[in-house]
Amino acid sequence: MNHVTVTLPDGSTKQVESGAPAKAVAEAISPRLADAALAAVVGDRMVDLGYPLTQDAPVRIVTNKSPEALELYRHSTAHLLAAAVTNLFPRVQCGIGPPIDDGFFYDFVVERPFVPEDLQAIEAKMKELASQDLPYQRQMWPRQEAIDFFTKRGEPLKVQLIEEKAAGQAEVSVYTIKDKDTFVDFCVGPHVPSTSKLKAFKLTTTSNAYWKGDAKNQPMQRVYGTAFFSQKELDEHLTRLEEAKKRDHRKVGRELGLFTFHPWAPGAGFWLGKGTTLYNTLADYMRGRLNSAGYDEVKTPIVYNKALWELSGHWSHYRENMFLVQSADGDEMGLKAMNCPGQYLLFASEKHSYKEMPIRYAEQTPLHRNEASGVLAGLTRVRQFSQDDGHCFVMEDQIASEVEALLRLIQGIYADFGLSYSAKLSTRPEKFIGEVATWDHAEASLKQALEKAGQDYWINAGDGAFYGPKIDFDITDAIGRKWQCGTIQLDYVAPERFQLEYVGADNAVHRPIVIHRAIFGSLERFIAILIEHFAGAFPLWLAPVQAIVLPIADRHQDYARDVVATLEAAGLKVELDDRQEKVNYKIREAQLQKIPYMLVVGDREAADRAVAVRSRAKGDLGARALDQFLSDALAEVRSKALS
RNA sequence: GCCGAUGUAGCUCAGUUGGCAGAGCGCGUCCUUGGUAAGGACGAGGUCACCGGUUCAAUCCCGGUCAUCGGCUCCA
Repeated sequence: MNHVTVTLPDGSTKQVESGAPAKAVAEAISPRLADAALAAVVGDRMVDLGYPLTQDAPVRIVTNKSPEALELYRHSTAHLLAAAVTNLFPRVQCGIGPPIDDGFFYDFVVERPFVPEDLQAIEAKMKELASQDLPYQRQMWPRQEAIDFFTKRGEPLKVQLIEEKAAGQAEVSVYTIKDKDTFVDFCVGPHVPSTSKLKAFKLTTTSNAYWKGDAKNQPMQRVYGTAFFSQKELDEHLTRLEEAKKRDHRKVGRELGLFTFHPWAPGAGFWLGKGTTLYNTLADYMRGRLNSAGYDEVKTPIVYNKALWELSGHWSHYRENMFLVQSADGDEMGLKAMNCPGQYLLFASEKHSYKEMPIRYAEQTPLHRNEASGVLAGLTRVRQFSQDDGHCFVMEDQIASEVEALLRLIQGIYADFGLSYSAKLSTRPEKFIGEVATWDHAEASLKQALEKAGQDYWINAGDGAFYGPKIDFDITDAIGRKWQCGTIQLDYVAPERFQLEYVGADNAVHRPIVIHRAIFGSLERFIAILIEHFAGAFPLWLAPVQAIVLPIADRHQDYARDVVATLEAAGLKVELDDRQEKVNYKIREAQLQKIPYMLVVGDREAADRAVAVRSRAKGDLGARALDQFLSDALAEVRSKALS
């Protein structure tokens, strides 16, 4: 009998019969492992437990503790979904069904769209199939046989997939789940050994999608679901979704009176007083930060002749996303979707010396992008917004130090909001402009800057812009969602197009390099993120109303106004609730408005020039002298304390 | 833009199998002057998103438009 030797992750070896399934390795280790096994990794390839071992190799058993297990598990759940749908709707055609970040989906061609009751029925059928302990059987079929099979079954999409994905292969891999019907899917796998391994899943939503994600192709019904190893984890996930719903900035923004929308200005926010205060707080904070970092705030026009957009390249590549208007003379004009071209014109309006470099422009003027109506979403995807935009014009040997300074600035700014984040470096793509040597130097400069700034990062190879490499920042909010906000992009192309120049020490003319950079990204979107991150309970330094004064009875109104005036004079944002309501009532409202401090004033406080402080987070803190409260609050604002 | 769902008072939502439009909160007036999460009474507030069709009659049925929401990137 032939044997093969497998090497386990701890370095030990086991002998199994040649051709024995991968599962035999798990069995040889322990019955418990054999029971927990979902798949195996042989060499560097993940395979089914039934995969025959025919040569010596490193082998690792995949259980639900393994990093790749959840994807595998969800992929198998997607197959279970397809099996259930095929069972309930025999005339359905199946598309593809991959795992995704939060679960999985499967696309189908159906006679009518799915309704919520269908989802319930499908989920019930999935549970039934799961309880039947049906094996996922992998078979290799001759390619033509598979094509014939799917043709006969009325699944032209599967046939198309086989023809594309398995071009030139003699055999293709199919998986079957044998129920009363047999569900057969063309799939490379691997899969869990049996439907009984799938313990906790839920179908979440249904939507339209297109075959291969292209609107020109056949429309399909997509069913989304999610799956976890245990009911507990699934429940936690569903709770997180609930939490996200509660924090939705559109809901909170309305409740807190920050902004609203109107059908006549789709994709553009109307900012109420408090929202404008919040907006200005952020805008001014960024102004201060950038000013200290050596930026000049500038303002460039919003409407430009199309000549500019032709020069910048937007006319040919971006026109459908621009709002176009006509001047009184009939000239075609376009509203800017980005600040860059205007700033280049500004830069080129003066002669520059190397002694001025780097030159840094910051700008917050409004931008307009004519986004398709279907993609608009609250403040996160709008047609009118402002960026904390900026461009640094640098000399080649200034890239590393400029980027390093920028990285430190970004670190400090995100820290002020208590946001954690990750950085990714995107390098030269396949389609690029310029010299490889220039790219190599640019990428090396970025890496050097990242390392000197002590910034952890990961490399996203080949994902840079065609005009230069970039660093992007994904922030993680309080409930674990990631949002891309900041960016640092090197640009070698724009200075060329706009013939930007500076005079060097050698008295010759040189081209600067442009660094596009933003930290919040869009102010509107960043505010939406902050609302959801803090669930509307902003730290004192950001809160649009920092304190509210609550007089107990009418005779305390004069003193209450005095308190408001004193605090406002010192720069705090204070409101007065002088309605004829009881304190309990006023407190409830202020609490729901998430106002950080409620200052109750009655006879005792008026007599002592004091305020009874109630903290939004900590409740009644007792009375303290007005001056004391004021200096404490100012210190809290200055320190940008987060709670 | 495409697919689906939704659109009733400022907000959250009932409702009408086609026959005068409802609640709670909020808002206004009055009473109450109250000490850490909702005091009471009365009242105002609606072109049932918009345009058209069917009908004796449309908020309801049909068609169109607009907006909002969920998707439209994840590759066997």
